[in-house]
Amino acid sequence: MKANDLLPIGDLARRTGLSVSAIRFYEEKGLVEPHRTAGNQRRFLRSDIRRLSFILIAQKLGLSLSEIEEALAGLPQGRTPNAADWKRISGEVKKRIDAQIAALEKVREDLDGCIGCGCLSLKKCALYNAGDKWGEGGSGPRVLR
Amino acid sequence: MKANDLLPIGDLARRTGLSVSAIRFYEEKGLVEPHRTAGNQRRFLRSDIRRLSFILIAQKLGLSLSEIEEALAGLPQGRTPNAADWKRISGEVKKRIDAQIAALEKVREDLDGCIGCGCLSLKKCALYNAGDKWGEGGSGPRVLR
DNA sequence: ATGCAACCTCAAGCTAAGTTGAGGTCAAGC
DNA sequence: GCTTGACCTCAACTTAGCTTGAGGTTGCAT
Repeated sequence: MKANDLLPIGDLARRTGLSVSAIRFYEEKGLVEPHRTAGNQRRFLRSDIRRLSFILIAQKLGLSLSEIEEALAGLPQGRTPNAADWKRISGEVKKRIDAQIAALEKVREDLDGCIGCGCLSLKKCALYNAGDKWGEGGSGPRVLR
Repeated sequence: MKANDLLPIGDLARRTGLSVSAIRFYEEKGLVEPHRTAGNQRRFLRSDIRRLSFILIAQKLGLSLSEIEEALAGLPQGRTPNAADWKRISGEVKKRIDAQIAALEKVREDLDGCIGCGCLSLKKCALYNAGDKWGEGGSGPRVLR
């Protein structure tokens, strides 16, 4: 192994498929903390490739960056998230997915009922009322997440 | 029935649970087209209560406002969406829901595999690659929808 | 005929997850 | 030792779906 295993941001971008600007953005959000050269350029550890991959995957599973940050908080910078970490974090993720699927299945059911009745009677419609339960926590009516 | 069945925006807001500002916003987006009084105040038809309820429900099912506008395009202003309309539109919606559930189920499956392996090996991980298929169509990595 | 709640417009702000651009610096090869 | 591509910062812009605020007008009840 070479002594100087530090990667400039462009290399990291190429390795992860992320854009350079996205990586800088993640740094700003505290998701990675690269070293700097004397000339102020970022130098990343090899393990950051994994760290960023992890972020990508978690994101695809529907976690927001701040949730990912939280999940990652236990991992020291410079350590690759290992199987145990992954297990811990993915357990959380699995719960969310299950909940999402359950919610969608309920909608589908209600929708079947509504197709029959075509009621759209607000306050009575099962769909509408079901919606209210998950439509919380944001500004105004929101999309299923 | 009273001759003048026109509702001011506040009444409509109360009836639908929407905020006044949201209704104005929807008008701006072309989703409702109220009449105006001589003094420039909005006056809505009773049928707009249903129209807005419809928007709310469609939104909860994951349609964007522009998609809803499209769906609503066939309905003349002033006519309540009836059972046939609802059937037509909800058919579309059902397809989306099925697709969403299928996608989530696939993720859950992959996740189960990954919990075992803990690999996180980018480019090889089923999860990562599965993600790529739906991560399209936006800027940067995106959330499951 | 007057008081005041409800209405009006327009502009700016919010969140998420970045991108884009301007203007400037660094580092590596020739 | 100079050129060139990769890097730097900072600010502004993007989309969606609204909210908030300022400053002004309307319309209904008394």
